[in-house]
Amino acid sequence: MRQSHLFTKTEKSAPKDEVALNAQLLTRAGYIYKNSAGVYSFLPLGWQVIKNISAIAREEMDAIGGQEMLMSALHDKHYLQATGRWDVDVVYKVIAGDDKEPAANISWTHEEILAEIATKYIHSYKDLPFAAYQIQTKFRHEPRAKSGLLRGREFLMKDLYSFHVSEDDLYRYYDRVAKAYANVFARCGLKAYYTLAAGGEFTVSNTHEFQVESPVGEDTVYVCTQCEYAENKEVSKAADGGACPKCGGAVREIKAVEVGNIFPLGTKYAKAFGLAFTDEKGEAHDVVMGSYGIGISRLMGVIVEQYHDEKGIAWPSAVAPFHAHLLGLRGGDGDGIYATLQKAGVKVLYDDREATPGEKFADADLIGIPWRLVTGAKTGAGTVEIKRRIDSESRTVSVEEAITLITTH
RNA sequence: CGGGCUGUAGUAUACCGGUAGUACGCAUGCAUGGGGUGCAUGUAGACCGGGUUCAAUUCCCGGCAGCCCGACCA
Repeated sequence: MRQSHLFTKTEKSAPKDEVALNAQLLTRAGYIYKNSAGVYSFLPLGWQVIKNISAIAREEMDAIGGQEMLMSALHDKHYLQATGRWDVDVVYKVIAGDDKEPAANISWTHEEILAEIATKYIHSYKDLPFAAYQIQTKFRHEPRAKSGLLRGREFLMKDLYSFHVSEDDLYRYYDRVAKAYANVFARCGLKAYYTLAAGGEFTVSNTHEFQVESPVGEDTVYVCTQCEYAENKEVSKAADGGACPKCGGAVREIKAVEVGNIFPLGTKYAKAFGLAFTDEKGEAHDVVMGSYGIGISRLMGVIVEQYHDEKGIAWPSAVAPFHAHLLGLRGGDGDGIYATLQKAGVKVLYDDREATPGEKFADADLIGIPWRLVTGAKTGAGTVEIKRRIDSESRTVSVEEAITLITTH
């Protein structure tokens, strides 16, 4: 893409109403726009990142048999009334026209919706198990939206729901989802702790969260320095500096951001909607459900919190909006190299703007595309200066060599 | 939802009870051309409502909005 065609621009100063680093950098670089507290629009660059994260989530969900779908966002009140969740305080209720009372709510989660849908198709043990997911906007009236993309009132979520004949079968799938989730976070460049936690509104039993260590995190988690033990402070009996209950190693207290969670739901939702199946002996049973969520837009914020320096963002290549940022300086062959890169299939942002070199360098650092290519009076024909965003030294190579570097790293 | 802070050009900010200044941006021109380049000219502003006052952007009250701390957070 030609940068001169990008309708967004970068800003030198951070908006005064954003303190969170992820919101400051993403706003300055033109990835997001804040429409109101906790509500952001994703601009062209930001949407590219969202699509990349979504693609990773899709691949991993498909790999464990998840069937992608898209559920409604407007929910008649009978759904939440069926499970006693109509009066949960973060639900946005909708009043239509001259109505006095809300008769619907906008989507905050979809257990009820999919449970009801499943009643039409699931009748036999032969129909189970199955799992379906979507990537969709969730609305939750957070009393206090904060930290940029980390706690919003409107956000993108990948939510997966699974349906089983038994608790045993549910837990087998639960473990598969946990592995798939670990893959998603690893591919996004994040180290996520698989953390035992309390379930809150969704379930009575304990659940698991994926927690990424960060000073801006809202959760306190105890992790073992030697094994994989991790527990949320809300359920843990461990203590900072104490012994790990699993291996005896030292336990460390960390601040962390929850990027995903998985819940065994039991039969609560199946009972509410009459979702049952007949087993081999002809006996009826309630379907056992699980639900699993990843905050796609929150993930974008967390990645920025982890991958940045004083000059701007430094995206991991798996989620970067482009792989290469070509800066066309005077005396170089910007148009020619841009065409060559495109032909080679390199996702490239080409800075063809009438701007000073300093401005282009500063913008490249702020936007944070993994590879920076420069063509100008100092580079000879068929060569470019190449540098990774995370490196400080550049070198000059042939365009072909640059393409090889970009496509293999 | 409790507590605190803040609302001034597009952005970031300054001053002031007598109608506002700077920087960046944007526009035009000239110069410049490897780390937000220089000069000139131009452009553009007091959140809303009420009160006090001869006079309010400034002080007071209310609203709205934003941020921070706490509570909450499926």
